[in-house]
Amino acid sequence: MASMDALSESAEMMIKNINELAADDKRVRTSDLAAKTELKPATVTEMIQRLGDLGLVDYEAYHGVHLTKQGQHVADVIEHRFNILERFLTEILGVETTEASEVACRMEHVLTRDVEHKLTTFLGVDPKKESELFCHKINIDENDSPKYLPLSNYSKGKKGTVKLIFEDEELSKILNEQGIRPGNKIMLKNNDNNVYSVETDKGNFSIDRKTASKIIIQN
Amino acid sequence: MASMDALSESAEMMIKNINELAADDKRVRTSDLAAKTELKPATVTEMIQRLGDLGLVDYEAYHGVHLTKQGQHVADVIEHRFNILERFLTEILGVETTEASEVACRMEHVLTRDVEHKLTTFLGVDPKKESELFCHKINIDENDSPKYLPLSNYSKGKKGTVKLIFEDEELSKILNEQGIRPGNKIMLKNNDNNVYSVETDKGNFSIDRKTASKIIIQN
DNA sequence: TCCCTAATTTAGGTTAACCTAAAAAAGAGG
DNA sequence: CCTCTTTTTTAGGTTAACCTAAATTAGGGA
Repeated sequence: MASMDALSESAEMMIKNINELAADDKRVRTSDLAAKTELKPATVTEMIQRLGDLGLVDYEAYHGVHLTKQGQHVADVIEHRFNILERFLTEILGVETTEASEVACRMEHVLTRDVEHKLTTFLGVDPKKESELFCHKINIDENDSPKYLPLSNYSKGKKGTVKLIFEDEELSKILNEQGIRPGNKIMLKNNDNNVYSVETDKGNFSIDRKTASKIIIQN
Repeated sequence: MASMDALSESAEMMIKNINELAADDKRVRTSDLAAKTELKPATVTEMIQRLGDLGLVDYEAYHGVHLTKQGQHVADVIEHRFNILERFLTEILGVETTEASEVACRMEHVLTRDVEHKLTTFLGVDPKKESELFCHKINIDENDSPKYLPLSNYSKGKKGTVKLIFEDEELSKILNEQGIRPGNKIMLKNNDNNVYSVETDKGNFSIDRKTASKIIIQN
């Protein structure tokens, strides 16, 4: 049983690609993997044979591969790491999607479980994935929680101090005038459907989720 | 002249270690590098010879290495990337120092210039390094600097996205119901006599000037 | 200066990750 | 059911990054 962190970047990428090509339990063909990974078929064969030896895929010569339970687990972890990294890069740092995707694809292989969890807590629930039905409460484990969170990931009623604002100068100035500036205290009064209502010493106002994600609050 | 991004992780690590061992322009010895990197001396020799071929170090057999101008530049970039990653992991995510250091050491090799810059901006000036408290100069995103204007200053026919609303709760609720909420698109159809007619996805509305001045629109 | 030891390099081996070219198996059409 | 084409595998090569063991060089002490 190959432990997650023992796998090379290449091996992890191969598993990721197998997972992405797997449609309704069908075995994934060597040529499709070769096309997707931009490797030669011979190289793919060699790699999936190694993955087979590690018990991560079920490989049968001339009949493709499919992920084992273990391999599927690795694929799921990688996918989650990719998603949160990509979200961090685009939503928080404002990196364009193409570059964010490329960088996330390199970084996903070096995250530890702990960093993965903390980054997930930092980002909160993906608004695209969040269903209307469960009004999801962000569970913040005291021990595991980062000291800083974007306003977009704050819970209703929580108070904190603005740590920094990562935005362009103009918006920064506007926020500044309204009491959202590093060092000031603010409170998230409500967050409804991607609209965040905050109270500062200057009054109340609402902002959108994207902006809220760039205002980092210290507990 | 090896371009930064063409270097392998191993090569970058070797340069980093040479830099860290370099004291007052003295040449760094193979055995010291072997000890620091936990590689065998023969391996170090092989690597620094390759780095020499790339023009990143000045290598002389039996007399150690020192970084060239180019090599020093690579070392500086890596060091900076490591520092900001480590700061992000510890200060923002709350990862313990040992793990943060290890993860940063793996991630430093996959950052792009753009992500490096954006992360640097995000973190602001290191409070330990710069005594000026919380007076972050926020770096502006050169190319896509959006324009924000209160709705009251918008020109007829112009479309934009609601960025934030300064408000009391009551007003917010009313505007919300009419589709004037952060994140939504609106268009100013007309403004006559201090009455602003806007179109949203919920229909058309008129609002007074005072209210319009509290709605900030982004182009 | 000459020798001895410690440092360094060379020589040669391994593995993973790539490649090309050739061989073999699968599968579709007649 | 037998070709013929396409897919896949095998065989064999390369490079970087590691290794060990052997050869070489540097530099200090008698």
